Amino acid sequence: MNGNSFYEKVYEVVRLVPSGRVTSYGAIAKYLGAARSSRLVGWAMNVSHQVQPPVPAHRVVNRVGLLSGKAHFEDSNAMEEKLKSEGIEVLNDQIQRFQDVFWDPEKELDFI
DNA sequence: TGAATGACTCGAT
DNA sequence: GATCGAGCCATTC
Repeated sequence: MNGNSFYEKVYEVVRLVPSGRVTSYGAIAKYLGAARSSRLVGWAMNVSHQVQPPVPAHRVVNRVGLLSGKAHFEDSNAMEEKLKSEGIEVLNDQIQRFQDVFWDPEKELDFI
């Protein structure tokens, strides 16, 4: 596993997500040129716990704004609490106003 | 070496 | 409009 792998890029993009915003696995994958490898982003997040600096994985959700990865956090409520503390409305593991807080790397970073 | 798994996504019914 | 199934690709056993 080299440091400049696909994973490192994923972490870098996730760290770019501003507070109060969230992005999706697919958006990250697409930004990295692997639109059909959204599952790999999930795997990257799985390993992100032992990566430094820490990756704000709580800002990454699936395409519908559901906290699909909350079970992988130390506490199941940690993800929701962190999002709420950043001003994101979360109800039933579902992000409210998802389109409003959604952060698209390609769009925000003015890529392409 | 082959088969199974996964924090996803898209298209079809 | 909601639900079901198949596809994708790296990692693990």
